Order: sequence, then structure tokens, then C-alpha cells
Amino acid sequence: MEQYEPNDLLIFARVAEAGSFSRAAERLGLPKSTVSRRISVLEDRLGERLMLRTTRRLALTEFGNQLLEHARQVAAEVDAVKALSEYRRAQPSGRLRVSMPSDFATLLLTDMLAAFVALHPAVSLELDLSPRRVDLIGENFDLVVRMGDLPDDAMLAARRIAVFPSGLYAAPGYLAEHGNPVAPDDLHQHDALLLLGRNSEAVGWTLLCGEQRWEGLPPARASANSPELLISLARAGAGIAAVPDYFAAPNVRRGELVRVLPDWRTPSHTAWLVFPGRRLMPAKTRAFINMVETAFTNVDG
Amino acid sequence: MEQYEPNDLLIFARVAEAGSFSRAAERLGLPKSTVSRRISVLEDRLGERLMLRTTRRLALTEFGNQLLEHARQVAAEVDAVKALSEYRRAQPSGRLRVSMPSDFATLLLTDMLAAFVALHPAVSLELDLSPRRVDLIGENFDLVVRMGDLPDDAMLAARRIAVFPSGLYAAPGYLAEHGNPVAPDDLHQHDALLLLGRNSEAVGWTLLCGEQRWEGLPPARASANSPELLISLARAGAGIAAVPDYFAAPNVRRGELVRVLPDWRTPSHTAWLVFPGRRLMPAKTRAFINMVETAFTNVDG
DNA sequence: TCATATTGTTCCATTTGCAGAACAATGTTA
DNA sequence: TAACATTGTTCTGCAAATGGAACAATATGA
Repeated sequence: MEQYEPNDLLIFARVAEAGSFSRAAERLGLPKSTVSRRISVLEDRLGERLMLRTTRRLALTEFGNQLLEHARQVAAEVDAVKALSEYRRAQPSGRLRVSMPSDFATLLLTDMLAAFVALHPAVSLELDLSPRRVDLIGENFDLVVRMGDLPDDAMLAARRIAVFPSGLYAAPGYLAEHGNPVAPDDLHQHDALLLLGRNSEAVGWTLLCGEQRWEGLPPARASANSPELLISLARAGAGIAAVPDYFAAPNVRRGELVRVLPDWRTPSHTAWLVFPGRRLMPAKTRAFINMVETAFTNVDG
Repeated sequence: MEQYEPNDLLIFARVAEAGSFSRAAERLGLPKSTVSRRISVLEDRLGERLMLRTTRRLALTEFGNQLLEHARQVAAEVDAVKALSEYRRAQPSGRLRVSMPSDFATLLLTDMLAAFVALHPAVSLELDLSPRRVDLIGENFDLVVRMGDLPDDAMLAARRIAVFPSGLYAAPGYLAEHGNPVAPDDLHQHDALLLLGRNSEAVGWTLLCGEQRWEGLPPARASANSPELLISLARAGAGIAAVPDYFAAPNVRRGELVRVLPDWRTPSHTAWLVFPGRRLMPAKTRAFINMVETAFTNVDG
């Protein structure tokens, strides 16, 4: 430790306050022998006596009085920290920064988010719905929802919150220009919008239809690392994308996307809730995770 | 220790300030392993993480930021204590409360006291010259000059500063009324002013004249526990007192006292410098003691 | 005045916490 | 891209701090 241990300053403050080693020891939950020794050590380090102790009375030295001013402040800060910690333990509080795809928020979590805000008035929720892939630690996010791949970062933990059935989608304009595939092999003549995997490598397509299985890597017109971006690209007519049905649905309804090879489906996409470590989680984070999970177990078991 | 160790708050503050465990460890003079462990312990005690640490970057949690406010304050107090202590070590300073017989101050120490005040401008000297026997600890005295007996108190330490030859003295008026003794045995017909010893028991007289020795306990007209009081009583004509020649001298010069049995002397009186403990002495006290001792070695080596 | 209760200090077996090195993770540079 | 440098964490023998009991000192009360 440095030279003057604040621990001993705390003990000194408590002793001065209690006016007795024994009472201070009792309040501190320490044996009086330790209190006595710590004060002695402190005095040795400071090079001067702090209190003159008869077995009956305790008198502060002039220097002791000077020091007490500082020691009191240390004790006050310790009390403040204790209060702060207990408050935090009791109820979720503070800023909670969450990033998720905007589709995810609007389509799936609006009710849950509203309920969360209502239930935890001490939490101020900050939602980031930008499509970019945020830096969880660097930008101080508590939680991030990721689709598709989960980052293999030792500092991060993740929890699977939902699995979405997926299929191929494209814009009507694109299909009008390039033709509408009728069998998987037709895809080789099409522009594919591919999802980038963990190592920024394009992942090929796997198509399933009952027991049938087709695999291939069509020419990539563009690639991105999140399904949401693929949907945007497909809507703009850039090609065919394999994305979750649930997220394509609103676009289909608006006529901006149509299903390609409707008999075939692509492997399901997984949504992950990513957060930094799992060693000690703030109450606010724990509360949010729980609420997200119950929201999904209620929806699709 | 209590629950939240201020030591760990200090370490936390240093880490946050340095922005790195290694640098903080270096500044604290601790191995980085200790810094790492202490932060972990603190987080466990608080039940929440304070900082998210990549090997390259360090990001404070929202809670960490809240806590930092308090931790900084602790660190500031520690710095203040360090500065205070170093200032104290360097030069004597603060109040120095000293009690001594007024005769002692005026007859023997005026020059020395003036020199002390001049040499140590940061010390404010408070002299108590009251004849009463002060309570060293209870009244917050740093030093007390005592004549005759030294208190046998385990909490106190004492140093012998001077030995004063003594004899019998009385007021001319008293001798005119009761007669002037010519031999020691005549004293049994006189009123004696006796010095009270350690246990408030009157101490008998011992007279010396060359090789001759006389002992006796004349009837006590009054008794006191300090030679100064005996002088006052003798001057008032209350009887004969055995007191230091040096302190009787001014009264003799003024004709208020005369030597009784001038061939005989009484055992020397000793002056003691009493102070609380000797374990850790304030610089101001040490400086005063040194100056008193040199003053006396220069006078009567 | 003597017994009692309470205080601060000292002692020593036990345990805690430390220091240093090895390790794992992650940027950096050639 | 591969060797390197630097960071935070983990491990382990060992030293230092702890805490309960015995002790010494001192008010208090009968």
C-alpha cells in the first residue's frame, strides 16, 4: 500500500467518534486488539502520536485533531459508498444503454420496452437503433441484440433469445429484371446478398425442403454482417437475400419484397443478447435480460 | 474491516486516474497482481462491476463513474494527510502547551523561551505559569516542568534537567517572633513547611554539614507539594522551609527571606521535564526539550 | 479500602493477503 | 502475416496481519 492507509484513517475516525477503542472496535466489527494496533501503526507511519490514551480517557493530540478532519471525510465517503451500493442492490437504477436493430425493437419489443420503462422508474433507458455494428465496450453499452452470429470475445457473454425461420426474398423489380428462380440451381444465375460470418467470410446458402437439401455459393453481389442490412439491400433491388421471415413480413405486406422459391427455407437465424462478462451484472441489466426472455418465452415458447 | 475498504477505493481512484492497471500499480508501488485482485474484491463486495477491462482499454461502468466521485475524494484526503505529515516532520509547528512554575520561567528560562519562539515561528507557545499542579493529559499539555518529585505514571516520561542545592529559609518576621535556630535540634520547636512526597506523605528533613548529618520530622505547620508554594508560605511568615537556594535568592535579596542554619544544607531539589510517553514525540516537543537541556548544560554543565 | 468491571496493550497460533512469475489475450510493427 | 510488446489475470510459497485470550492499569461502587 502507499504510505498512509485510508483504512487506518477510517479506524481513527471511528475511534475519535466513539471516544473509546472498545466501542469503536465493536461498531467496526473488529477485535479491539486490531484497532489498537492499527492506530499504533498509523502513528508510526505519521511519525507522531494522535491520541493520548489513559485506560479511562481518550484525548486527541493537536495533530490528532488536524488529522481527524481528513479522517472524518474518508469515513463519510465510505458511508456514502455503502449507501450507494445498497441502493443499487435494491432496485435497478442508472442509465441502461441498449443497442438493437430497429426492426427488432419495433416489431418484437415495443410492448416489452414500454413495460420495462414503466416498471423501473429509476432506470433511464437509452436505445440505439442504428444499423451499424456498435462497439459494446468502447461505446459503453450494457446490452446489444445481435442477429445471426455471436462474437467470439472472451470478455463478452451472450444469451440466445429467439430463433427465426428464414427464407429467400427479393424485390419485385429485381425479379422482373432477372427472372424468378423456380429451382435452387437457378440461383447460380442470380445476384446473391450474402451474410458475412464470424471471420468476415461469406457463408454459402443451404436450402431445405422437407427431406431435400441444397447447398451452394451463388455469386455475391454484396454482403453484409447483419440480416437487417441484407433486407435493405434486397428492398433496393440489389439481389436475393436469405433473411428471417418475421423481418421480411412487413416488407412483403407493403409489396417491397416477395418470397423466392417459397417451397424452400433457409436455416433459421438466431437472435443473441450480448453483454459484457457475466461475473457481476448490474441489477438494471439483469432485469432487462429477464424481461426480454420472458417476452420471448411467452410469444413462441 | 468494515465492509467497503477505503484502501480499495484509493486503488480504484488511482487506476481510474492512470487509465491502466499497470501504470496505477507502478505509481502505487504495488505489483499489478495486487491491484487486479483488490479491484476484483471491491467489485465483489459492491456486487457490481466497476470497469470493463480489455487488455488494451479500460472503460468505467456507469456505476464505476458514480463510485469514482467518492474514491477521488478518498484519494484527495490521503494526499492531504501525506502533505500534512511531511510538513509536520520537516519543522516544529502547532500549539505547544507548557506548564512550569513562574519562578522557573522568570529566573531560569526567559532567554531560552525567547530564543525558542524566535527560532520556531510556526510554533505558538502557550505558557501556563499557574502554581497549581496541572493535569498533563487532561489539560492537553505537551510539557510540564515539575520540581521535587516526579510522578510515577506509566503513561508519562520525564527527564532530569537540573539539580538545585537547597537550604532552610524563613521570613525575618517569623524568626523575630519564634527565635532563630542555632542548631538542628532547635528545629523541633519551630513550625516546619514540609514538602509532600509522591504519596502525599510529608517528607522529613535531612540536614548536612560537611560529614555531619541530621534527620528529623519537625511539627508541620503546613505542607505543599511544590517548593514554590513553600516559598510563598515561608515569605508569609508561616514557618521554615527547605527550598532551593536559587529560588530563595531573589526573596533574600529583597529581604523577604533569610537563610536559617546557614552552615547546614538540605538535599538538592531536582527539576524534571515531564511529557506524555516517549514513543512518538512531536517535532515541537523534541525541539523544546533539546533547547531546555542545552540551556542547562551551558549554565551549570 | 477492597473487589469488580472495563479499558488499552501484548502475545502468539492461525489465516489471510501478498509478491513474483507464469500465463493468456490483444494490439503493434516490421 | 508473424514475431513482438504490453496488458490484465491466475497461481503458489511465504511473510505479515489478524483475532482471541491473557495481561496490566484504572475507575467505580459497595
